[in-house]
Amino acid sequence: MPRAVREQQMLDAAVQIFGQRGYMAASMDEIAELAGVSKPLVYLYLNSKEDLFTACIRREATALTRAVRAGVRTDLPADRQLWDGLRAFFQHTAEHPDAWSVLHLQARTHGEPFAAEAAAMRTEIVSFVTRLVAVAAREAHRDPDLPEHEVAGLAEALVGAAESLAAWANTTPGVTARQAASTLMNFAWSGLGALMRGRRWTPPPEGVV
Amino acid sequence: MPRAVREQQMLDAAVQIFGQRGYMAASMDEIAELAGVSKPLVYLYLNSKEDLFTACIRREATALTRAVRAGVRTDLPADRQLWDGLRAFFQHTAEHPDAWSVLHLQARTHGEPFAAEAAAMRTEIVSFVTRLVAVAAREAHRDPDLPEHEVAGLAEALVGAAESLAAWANTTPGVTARQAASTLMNFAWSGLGALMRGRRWTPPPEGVV
Amino acid sequence: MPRAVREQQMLDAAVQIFGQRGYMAASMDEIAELAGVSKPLVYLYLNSKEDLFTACIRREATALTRAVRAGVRTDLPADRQLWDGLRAFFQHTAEHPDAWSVLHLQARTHGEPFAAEAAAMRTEIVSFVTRLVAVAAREAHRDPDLPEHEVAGLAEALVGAAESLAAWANTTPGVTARQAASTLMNFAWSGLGALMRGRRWTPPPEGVV
Amino acid sequence: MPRAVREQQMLDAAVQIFGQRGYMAASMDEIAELAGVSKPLVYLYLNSKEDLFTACIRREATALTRAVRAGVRTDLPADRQLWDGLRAFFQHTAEHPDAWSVLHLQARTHGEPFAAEAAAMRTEIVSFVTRLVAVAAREAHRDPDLPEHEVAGLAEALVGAAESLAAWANTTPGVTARQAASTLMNFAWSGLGALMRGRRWTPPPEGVV
DNA sequence: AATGAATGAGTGTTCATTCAT
DNA sequence: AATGAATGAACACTCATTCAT
Repeated sequence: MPRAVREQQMLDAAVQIFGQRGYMAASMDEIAELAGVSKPLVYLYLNSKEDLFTACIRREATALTRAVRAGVRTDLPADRQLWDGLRAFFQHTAEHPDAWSVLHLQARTHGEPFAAEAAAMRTEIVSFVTRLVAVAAREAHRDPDLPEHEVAGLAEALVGAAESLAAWANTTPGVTARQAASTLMNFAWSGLGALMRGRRWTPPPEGVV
Repeated sequence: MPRAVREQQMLDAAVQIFGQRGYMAASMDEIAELAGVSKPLVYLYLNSKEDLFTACIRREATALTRAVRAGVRTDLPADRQLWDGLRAFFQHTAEHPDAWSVLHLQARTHGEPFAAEAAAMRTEIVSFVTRLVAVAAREAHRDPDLPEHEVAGLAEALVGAAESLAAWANTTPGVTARQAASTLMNFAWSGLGALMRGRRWTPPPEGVV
Repeated sequence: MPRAVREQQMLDAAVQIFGQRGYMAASMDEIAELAGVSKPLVYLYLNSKEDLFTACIRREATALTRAVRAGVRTDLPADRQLWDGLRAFFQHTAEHPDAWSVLHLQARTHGEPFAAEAAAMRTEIVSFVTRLVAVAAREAHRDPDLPEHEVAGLAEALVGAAESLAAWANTTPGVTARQAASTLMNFAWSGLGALMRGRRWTPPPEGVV
Repeated sequence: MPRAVREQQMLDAAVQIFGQRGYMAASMDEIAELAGVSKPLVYLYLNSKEDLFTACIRREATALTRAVRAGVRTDLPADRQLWDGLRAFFQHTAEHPDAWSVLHLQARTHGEPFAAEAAAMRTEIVSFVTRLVAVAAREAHRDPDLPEHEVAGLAEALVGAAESLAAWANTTPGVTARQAASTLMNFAWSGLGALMRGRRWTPPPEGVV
């Protein structure tokens, strides 16, 4: 059996085990057994547990970003892009829960090198959303001086909300990924629109609390 | 030294080690040493590593919800309650990063029993936000039939956004916790208000993508 | 059982196993079993296989040099000192063959850190012999300008001869350690005496061979 | 490429790796890679790691004894034979340090079968020296009853001294192999001569120490 | 109330060795 | 004649956990 195929089988098994057990509780023995190969072969092809985990993160990060990108047509209006991106994101995470666990939980929980790997992917998604928010602001013609760090914060908030809703939709019976996407899209687009029209909420002066 | 005090010292040490090293990489040896007691004493008081971790989660979950509750006066308007809650949340997580790591990362990453423990706290916070959203809807007199699962989704999204911004504010230079809270509050309140006034975003018909 | 005692038991076992199997072929399992303790205890007390090996080398090097020193009275004439030193050396190596294997074979064969440890002991013995040769030269009043590096070379040769004879005496039936010492002493003292009296052997001019 | 040539390449690589890493730390992978062939080919030609190591020892033992024999003309006087043999020995070991490491360190350190192989070569060299010592005794016409085991011991001592000096000359700056040979030759020949003339050193009675 | 001493069970990792081709 | 693919067996090392005191 050619090496490339075997390697993908190993990564499949590793993502599953890492996603379900967690990085540290996952044993190379179990991964090898699930992949149907001997442990030395896993080491021959993937070097070490750390390298194997990194390979999992990279593969699944690429798969997720690719799925989102594939769902979005950049020639459509910003709202449509955001909607399509959300749909693709919710769908992919729902279809690959172990991969999502690896990216969203495990990678962030086990030290800098792995967290950085997952952060790179997240940064890419946040950049995508940041661009959409900026485009929406431009389309609204209203608030040209929306401060840069506020745009960044909005993108962060949107991504965080999506991550949270992905888990919620996956675990709450009676809630589909589409409904979750719809709820978030409604909320986000309304909020962005209102912000663009200058409707701001004024916090009370510091120290009053 | 009375048992209750010793126990708190042990929990302090455990939260710090668990938060920094992660649940599995944390060793009972290190925790006992940091607490300044012998390992058998840790076992005598807290039974096992799992129980110790559970105790950490419970204590920190209680501390966080208490901090948020303490920051909110339920006799004030909903927007003010949300603002105050966000401020308290951002402040507490910024001041107790190890505790936040335990609740937000470690507890969710290492199996059902722990995840459930952290989820209970999160549910409480989500309930609080849910109530605020409902109150806001009532105050707006406009959309009495905002579906229940949409309200729940909005609360989920808000909490997720807050979690995401907490990490962002803590790691991005030049962004204060207050700015993050402000950005989120603006966005959320505008979005909620617009939603209440019936401004919805209509998704394109399924299958077009 | 107190720690110090256990540690010596472990070192006893380790010297035996290292001496018989060699550093790499020795397994920590076997050492622990021979010492009558569990493997983790060996690690608790001696840290690692490398540290355990180093501890063996150090202990046995100290024991050997101590034995030689204890056999020699520095207020006696040089010939008597050399004789007593040789006797002590042959006796100690014959009585502790595993320790001698560790010092003479294993330590030199498995990398710099260990070799350096054993070399330090050997250097000490060579220095002792060097001093004796120098004293002998002074006592002979004859050859004050015996070049320094020749004295060093003689000491090296003597120590090498002793090492070689130690193994020979231990493995050749019918040859006692005392006889070996006697042979070497005769040879060495005659050679030194002749050298001191200026009897030199002239090598043929270079290139003739 | 003919088998015989390939085999020598493998042995070249093996001697280098065994000499530098040691028998156990040497890996068949590294040897095969250095030899520029695949691992199965090494097994096809040389059967096993043990057989490969034995082949290395045998080849290098033969090479060393051949070099010494080639340096000696048995029709010359005994002193000249000894001198020439020493020169050849020092030169060969200096020029093939990995081979010398294999013979002098590795082979003796890793179990009977290998040690016996190296001991056979050493025995041959010791025999050669023994013969020279006996010839020297005969030439001196003085001490016909030099006991046999003393002659053997002298030869052992001489060979040990040479081995020791070989290492010393190779690692001490400012000392050439020729100087080392000269020092040893001077010492040995003077000592032998004195012994032959009956100058003996009388040990003090036992038990006095 | 508190601990020094001790371990069973399991981990990641390596390596000599063998087939099928 | 030569190899890519694969493995069984073993090893160093760690850790949660428990006695005896």
